[in-house]
Amino acid sequence: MSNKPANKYPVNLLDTPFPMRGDLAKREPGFLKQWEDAKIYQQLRLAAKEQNRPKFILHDGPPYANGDIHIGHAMNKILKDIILKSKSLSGFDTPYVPGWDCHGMPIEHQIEKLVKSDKEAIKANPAIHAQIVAYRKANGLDEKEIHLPSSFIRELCREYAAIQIERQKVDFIRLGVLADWQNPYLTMNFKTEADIVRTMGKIHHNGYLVKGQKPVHWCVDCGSALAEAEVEYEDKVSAAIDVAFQVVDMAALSAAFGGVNVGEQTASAVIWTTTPWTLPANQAVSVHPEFTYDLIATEKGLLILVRELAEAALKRYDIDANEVIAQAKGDALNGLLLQHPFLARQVPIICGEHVTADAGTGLVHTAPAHGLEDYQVGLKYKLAVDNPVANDGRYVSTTEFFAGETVWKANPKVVALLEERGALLANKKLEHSYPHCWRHKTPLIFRATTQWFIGMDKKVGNETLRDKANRAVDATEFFPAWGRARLEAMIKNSPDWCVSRQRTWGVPMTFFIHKETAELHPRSTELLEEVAKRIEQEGIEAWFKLDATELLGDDAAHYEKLKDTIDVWFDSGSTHFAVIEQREELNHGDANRPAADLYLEGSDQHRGWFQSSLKTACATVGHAPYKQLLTHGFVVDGKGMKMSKSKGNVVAPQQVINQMGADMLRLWTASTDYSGEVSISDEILKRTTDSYRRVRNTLRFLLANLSDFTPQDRLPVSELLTLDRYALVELAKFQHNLTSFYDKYEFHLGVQEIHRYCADELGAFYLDIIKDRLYTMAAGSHGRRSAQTTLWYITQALVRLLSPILSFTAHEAWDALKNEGNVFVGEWLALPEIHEADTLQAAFALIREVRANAQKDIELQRAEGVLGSSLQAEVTIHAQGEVFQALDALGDELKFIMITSQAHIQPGTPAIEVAAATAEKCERCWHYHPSVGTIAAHPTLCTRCDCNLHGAGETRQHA
RNA sequence: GGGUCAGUAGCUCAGUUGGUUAGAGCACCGUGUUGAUAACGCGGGGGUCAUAGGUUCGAUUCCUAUCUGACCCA
Repeated sequence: MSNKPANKYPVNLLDTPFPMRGDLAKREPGFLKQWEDAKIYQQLRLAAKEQNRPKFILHDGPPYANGDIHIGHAMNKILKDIILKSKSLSGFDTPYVPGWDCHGMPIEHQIEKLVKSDKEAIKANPAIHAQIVAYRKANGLDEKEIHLPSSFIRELCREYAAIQIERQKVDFIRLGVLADWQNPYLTMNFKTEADIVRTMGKIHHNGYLVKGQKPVHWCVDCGSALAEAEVEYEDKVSAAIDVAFQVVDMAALSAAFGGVNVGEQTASAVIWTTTPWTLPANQAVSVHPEFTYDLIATEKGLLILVRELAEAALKRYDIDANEVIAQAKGDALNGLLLQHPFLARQVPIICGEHVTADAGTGLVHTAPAHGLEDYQVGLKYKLAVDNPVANDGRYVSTTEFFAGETVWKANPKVVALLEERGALLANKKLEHSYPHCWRHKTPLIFRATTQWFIGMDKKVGNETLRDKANRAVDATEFFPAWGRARLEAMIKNSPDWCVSRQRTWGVPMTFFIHKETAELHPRSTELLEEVAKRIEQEGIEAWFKLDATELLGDDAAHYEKLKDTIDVWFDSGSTHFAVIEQREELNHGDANRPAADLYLEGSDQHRGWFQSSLKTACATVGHAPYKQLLTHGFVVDGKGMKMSKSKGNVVAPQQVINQMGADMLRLWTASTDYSGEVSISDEILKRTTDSYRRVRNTLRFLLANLSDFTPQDRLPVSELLTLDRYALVELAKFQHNLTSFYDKYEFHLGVQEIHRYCADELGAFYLDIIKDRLYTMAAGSHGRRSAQTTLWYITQALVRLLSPILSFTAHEAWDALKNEGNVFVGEWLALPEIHEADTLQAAFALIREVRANAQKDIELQRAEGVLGSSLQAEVTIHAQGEVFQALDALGDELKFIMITSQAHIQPGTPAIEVAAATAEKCERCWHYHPSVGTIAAHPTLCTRCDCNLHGAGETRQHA
């Protein structure tokens, strides 16, 4: 280990090819190559099969095939890998098939950008852009033509996704994740596409698929309904207007307000809205049944306002003189008819719990076509879902005043019209949080359209899907426990799932609908399977190019193919069927249990994949697709702030790997409590490196001192020294602790345990003590072999225990140990049983306490300048009772445990005396011993060393 | 605005049903060793347990509010 000249009296100093510094960034790729060449993943599967291991299925949540992986992806995959490697070492068969989510708008949007010649997009994807150029040329199209056939667009999307997947895959593999990288699952695989379609078919067959008119977030630029996940909230300035709806029947008004005399003047209910353009679709005015409403006499007639907000509202209308002439509860106003401010329509006052008194007037403009709550309250009152706005965001031709106008341009015109009609009481600007399209960043509208839903509250048999989902949540185990509450709350409030989209790059809704009635074909289930078979062969294109007559025959005259595609969340949500059920190695083979043992994703997936998977599974097989759900937080910077390009606090996994190696990223992942947000920063990574070095150097010491030792040299446990047997007890405890942390997925506690073991147990205690035997006793002596036997068990166990986290380092150490095979194949080390383990532990607990006290006393002497190294000290320990017995049992070997030259034990009141040694120091073993100088031939040696070098060697029993 | 969660030494984490001076590792300081040496041993300093109230004989631990941050939703 050092380059110093050899000592006159040699000690057993050994070397190891395991260097102090890992140089991981450079060397890890070589290790990866070895794993690949040795086909470790395949080897594991084969071995598991031979051993008939039980399966543990961790189903991969597919990342979206767009963009390079970021630190969150890396952490997610590393956590999965740690779990699977530890489960495998615990005796499970752990196949892991990584996946990618391939359909959907972000990819379609990328292609769209290329079609529209976006310069940055072209720079990033020149090959695909070249195809677009070539296509236009080959088909005689203008070089700026943006209307290209859907089939061609889908082809490009597919190609784009494939490129992205390869990029991400390289980065994932580099992390050291063991997986079936050659056969991942892609939601765009033909077979998978077919099975997604089949999942939809099953849900229809089970009666959960329903057609509805419903307001949905609609992006005018996309020309499509947007899923919740595609909506972003941003601040927007809107016109906030107060509009008077004149009361039609004054007698009814009087009655509602307890018969008050309402006189000759007009009366109006006043609403407040930030979306003037929705007024043409107004069908009602909602009040809260429990609120108190004032009837107020003003210069602008009688006004109805909620009591709490009346004053603020009147101020807004510049009305000073006013008098409250009557009050009534909201439910008294129910049914009162109002005149629409500019259309020939009378609308009722209705009651709804959604009305608040936070802002506005306490009376809510209700347009079922343009708002979810409006729609829901409208269902109750059977209001018309009359939607005047077309796909492109313009009013349809039959709309009075605004036909052909876009809703945004109509806004000021509505206000002007209201003013003209004397219905406008106030017009202010309001900045508020408003939904925007995630792609276009433009404001969305709410708009009723024909969509397909998975109904949450439709009774099928005795139960709704919501009931089933609730039961499934109950049956699931959550890590951490609060995941249950979160998922529960979401299921409870989850509206019907809108699964239809009007997009190009997506799995089609493969149904035939009647041209007149829009009903699904009565043979849908059967027809769908026919379609699925074709998709299996040719992909989703098989549906788009299908001629309905091929399957329907004469019926084709009455039916047409549904043009919608399926919400991309449904794709990944179906993988418990489309992937787990389909792949033999992932299949537990028991339809009555969840398909997977574990799903593990970021906490955002409670709303996403956890939920979509739960719903599709409940709607198809009636239970959850997972037994356990594990969630991790998001990665934030050192200050706990989320990462963003603009803040410049993004840590890229590729950069960490290239600088410090993947094992550092793995150790960082394992070190943090991932149940909350997870921090990363330069300092944190620096600290991670520090703790890595401690572990690495411990391994280096162990390996070096085993380099002249083979398993054949091992002594039977019964012949080991007392201290060594105790060390094996501590090893067993360590292994037990660590494996239980693995089982509970509490890796950060595991890392602490690893550190404690390496630093406290080994570095500061066991290894420090046995250095004397390792270095100074004869190489093949009993005392030294006893220590090495122990080191062998420690190292063999430690390497396996480290491997789920520090995979590369463990692999390297495995090689240095000259072990056969690979560290990941096999199980935790079977440790020899130690008799009297409890007795040993109890005794050494006492011994170590005394030792710690002695060290403090020695330190005091050292500070005084009385002595330097602890071998320069001689201690006398006074003790009684069991402490005395424990120390006394070690006899003369107590000094080795104390690492002092002398250690005497005397009965009496507990005390420790420390003195500087008066004897000479042995040149070889550094102990201070009276015998030094007594051997004529070797005047600088003690008798112990002389005996170890030239005689029969000393005998050790305890330490 | 609503739901879920977090806030203990510079950093990563412990802290058992509320109970004597709140622990560990790393970092830092001092020191020893020079046979784990860009390593290892020994010792030490460092926290009003986010803030403010409350319950209690007693709260880091229970309750409420506030602040900060994360995810989701509106």
